[in-house]
Amino acid sequence: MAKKAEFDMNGLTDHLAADLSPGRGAGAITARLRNAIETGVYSDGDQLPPERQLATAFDAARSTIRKALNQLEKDGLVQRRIGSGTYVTYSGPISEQGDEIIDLVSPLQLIEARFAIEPYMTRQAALHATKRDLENIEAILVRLEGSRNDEPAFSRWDGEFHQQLARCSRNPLIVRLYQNINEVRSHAQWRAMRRTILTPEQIDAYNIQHRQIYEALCERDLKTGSKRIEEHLEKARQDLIGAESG
Amino acid sequence: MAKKAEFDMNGLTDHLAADLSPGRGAGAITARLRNAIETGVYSDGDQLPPERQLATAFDAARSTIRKALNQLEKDGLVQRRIGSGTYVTYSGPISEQGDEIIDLVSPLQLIEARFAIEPYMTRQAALHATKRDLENIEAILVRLEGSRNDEPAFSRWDGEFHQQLARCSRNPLIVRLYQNINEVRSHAQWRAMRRTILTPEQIDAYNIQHRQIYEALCERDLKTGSKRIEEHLEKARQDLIGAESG
DNA sequence: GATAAACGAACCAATTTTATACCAATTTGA
DNA sequence: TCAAATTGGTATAAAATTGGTTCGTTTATC
Repeated sequence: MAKKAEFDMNGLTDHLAADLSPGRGAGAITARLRNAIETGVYSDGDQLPPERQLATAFDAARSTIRKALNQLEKDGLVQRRIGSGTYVTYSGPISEQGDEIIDLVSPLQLIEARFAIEPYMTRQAALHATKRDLENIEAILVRLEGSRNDEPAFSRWDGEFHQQLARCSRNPLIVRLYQNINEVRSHAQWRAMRRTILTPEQIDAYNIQHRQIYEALCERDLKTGSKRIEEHLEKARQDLIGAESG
Repeated sequence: MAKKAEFDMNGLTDHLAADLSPGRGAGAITARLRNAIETGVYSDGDQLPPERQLATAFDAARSTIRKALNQLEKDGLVQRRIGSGTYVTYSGPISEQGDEIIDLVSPLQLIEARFAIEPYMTRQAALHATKRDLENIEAILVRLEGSRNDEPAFSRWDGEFHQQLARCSRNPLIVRLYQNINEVRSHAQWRAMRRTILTPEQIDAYNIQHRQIYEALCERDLKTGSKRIEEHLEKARQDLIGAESG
């Protein structure tokens, strides 16, 4: 294919074969590939060039490349899928230093903070939301309801829903405050917990509440809106407590 | 086929296909589009080129482009509307957006934001404040009451009083949120206004409310505490409106 | 010369990409 | 106001790509 030649000319794989004569066996190729991965030439999730292309780049037979890749796969640095490709599964030994605040907040404290701000925020949203704002929320609701069996997607769009609620308040300071909430919220710390809590049934239940909140907004019903967001948060709190004790 | 992108010098999408991206398939296209969005080639609200045009620009089938766009949509960087187009919904990393928040917030919006958070915050404070916390507040109250004729000092200690309330909640996230409030609050923008509002008599009135809030905390009276902070904020709001109209 | 490694080609299985065609919603312009 | 053009959404089958496997040959090393 013409494209392949193009990539080779531009050095897609040149850097791998560039360093001179560190040996010519499968073991040497393993070492060079490992080095490329560990030094970040290929990062986590990246797709390696196809075996046939690596063979050309290393000037080796494909079977030799495969031996090298077998070793890398055995070592857990790489994962292969028939028909798709070979992918890096290696996140460097980089110690991730927490964003201070995130490591200090417990899930319950997060809920409490949301209790502090979201009810009033929702009142303001019901007061100030434009037609366009409501359309955006409607679009997010559709996404949410389509994420019944996709917990990560639900979490993402759930965050977006509440953030949009904040925007509806038309108060930049409130938006800013909720960004802080979402920053903590979206952090990976509680991913495992969410997975146990957010069953498809629970997602359904949350989505019913989401839509009820939306409807209160459409009707400019401040009181109902804030009441329903409190119920929403209360359910979240109860689910959290249940998950911790169960 | 592969030459199409190279010769498409006139297209709007040329810059996208121009950079040599060592990638094949939908994943690579996703990465390149994401990069284009995150580096501001396409800004928030911009419309992306139509899928068919992207296909020719990237020298890929439309379905491949769609896979890439699906991923971007899933990641919330982009939003699509049938018959209309694909639009960027991404306003830079949260950390970068808005030290100019201060300039976007009106005094009334500041009060509203405080209404959102302070009543619940005060409830939490009444629940969690330690003896040491209360002693700190008492000390601040003394300073406040000694600032009857010193408006700048009063403003400073007033901010400290409410910040200490936040700390009493023993919730680092709430403390963080209130730091954002105080950031805006302490800004020089409204200095002149404060000078007109904060007469010695007004300062006395505010200090009476401060001490009442403190007493409610000492008695662990959540309801009264939150009621009094609402009265406190309501007075601030009325004084503000009075100053603006008068 | 014997042995093990590397080579090279052919083929299989799973996946992805491509190429079309048509539908649905929106936008555009007469 | 209405029809054409534009744009995203969906479906399908053929082609290309990619990892997995087998087998006979070549090369290097002892």
